[in-house]
Amino acid sequence: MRRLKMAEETFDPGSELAVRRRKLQELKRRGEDPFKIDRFDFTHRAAQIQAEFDNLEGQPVVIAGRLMSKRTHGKVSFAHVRDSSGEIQIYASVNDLDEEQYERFKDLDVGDIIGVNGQVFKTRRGEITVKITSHTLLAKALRPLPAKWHGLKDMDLRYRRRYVDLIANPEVRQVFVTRSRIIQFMRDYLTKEGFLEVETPMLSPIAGGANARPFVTYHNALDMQLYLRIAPELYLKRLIVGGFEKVFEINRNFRNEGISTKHNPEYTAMECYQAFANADDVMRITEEIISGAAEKVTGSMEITYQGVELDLTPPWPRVTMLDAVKKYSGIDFSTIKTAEEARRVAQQQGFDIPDRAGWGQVLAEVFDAAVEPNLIQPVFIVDYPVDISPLSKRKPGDPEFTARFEPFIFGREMANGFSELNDPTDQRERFEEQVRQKEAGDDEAHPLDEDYILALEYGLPPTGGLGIGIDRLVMLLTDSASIKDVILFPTMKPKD
RNA sequence: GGGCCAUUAGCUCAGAUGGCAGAGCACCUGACUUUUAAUCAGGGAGUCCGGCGUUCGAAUCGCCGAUGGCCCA
Repeated sequence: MRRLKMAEETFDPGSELAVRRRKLQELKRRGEDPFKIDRFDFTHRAAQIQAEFDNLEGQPVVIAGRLMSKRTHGKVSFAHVRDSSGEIQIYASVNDLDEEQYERFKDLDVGDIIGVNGQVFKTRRGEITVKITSHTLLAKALRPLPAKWHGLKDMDLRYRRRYVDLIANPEVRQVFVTRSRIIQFMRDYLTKEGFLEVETPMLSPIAGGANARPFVTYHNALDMQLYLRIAPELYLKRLIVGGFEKVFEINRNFRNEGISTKHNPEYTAMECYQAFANADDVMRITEEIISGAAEKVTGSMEITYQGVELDLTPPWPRVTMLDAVKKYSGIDFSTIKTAEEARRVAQQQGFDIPDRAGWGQVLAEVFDAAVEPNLIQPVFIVDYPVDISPLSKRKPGDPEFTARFEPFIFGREMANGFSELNDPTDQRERFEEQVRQKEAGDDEAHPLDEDYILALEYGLPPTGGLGIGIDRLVMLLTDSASIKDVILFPTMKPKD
């Protein structure tokens, strides 16, 4: 407030901002304060007039939107008005307006929000246009829009002032329309499959369901520390215990980690759980949702991302983590029995391995470094080691591995799913191992959640679970290079 | 966390070697009765990201810092 006031005082009298403020003052002085108008009835949208010109020619219409350009030619003027449907040209002439109305039209600035009554016609050059019979200023734009032909390019400004970005760069708008359609597709798919959409806590005394550092907050009345959730997983499985057999949630997770082109501290995930199903079942759901969403929004399961052609047509190949690591690193972990040997072999090959890493962690580190970047076309990596999968069910007959999978596309992890661990005794042991990891210094280790074990003791049916990162999926399907391009208001550091 | 790059008018950008702060669009004034990034003439507009330093003199060179982008971990 104070900053704004100071800014107003220091406007140069010749600047465009000062000119627009003076125009507003003049309107107020004449008792025509546009900000006192509280509604406006329009009859048509721009795109509708374009599409239905044959029926509308010569007919009266009322439109409303933002003035995007203005060309005055003495006694006639042209301009374009944009609404959410598109743009349409308007035409003002002294033949149709009294002098005062015409002067007021010429006083409008690009960016102003206006309402227009007029008649539809086509100009000599063939552009469908509304001939103004009267117009109303509905909101004054006190700041000029970015130059029309260069748009707004400064990335910092585009993210901080997304509203300007959306006005200046129409393709940005399309990304977020597509984002909405992807989420809608997912919701429709799951609902049709009989899943119930639910909401579980964002604030929780224990941040579980994933290995990540949480945000900490505080509840005054309860006098207790709470965490923003890092995943809804443990709550959703409690609902399966409670008798819902298919549930899903599309909502925000919060992870207290760095920001990159692939990471935003708050991001959106879909998680779904299906009772009496296993990892194979949810793998099918995964490929159907991702390929189906692609077809829905791009018209094809074959897409181009950052210049690379990707074929998302299911089914996707399944490759075990052991085989993938052997193929790309040459290390055959099936012949390596101890963590010590695993660390030694991996370090000899030049991999950066933490000294306390267990056998499975070493395998995962090598996988991340040597395999992931090669997984361009969609593939399910399956059979994750148990020590990095504390919530997954062990493979029958192979207890060091779990029935867990992650699909990779363009070298990126797109989802995570598994047969859910429902043995409360094993779950307690897994949690206790995580607690040891935490005590050894791993601040991303999973906390022990006693209530979740209690829930398992009441009986969780065999269940398949899945989480899909919505932002990364939207990036893939809108060919966006950065996660910031698919989040309307990405997390930004304050300027000062 | 490390490296590189960027930050100059409302927007997009130019400003070798240190020497009056620039252009296009936008804006203001005037002309112009079907324009299409309208045109023509004239005009106004700056915390050169911030701070400190070097220098007779810094947008430019040095150091520190801020924000963003890209690459790496």
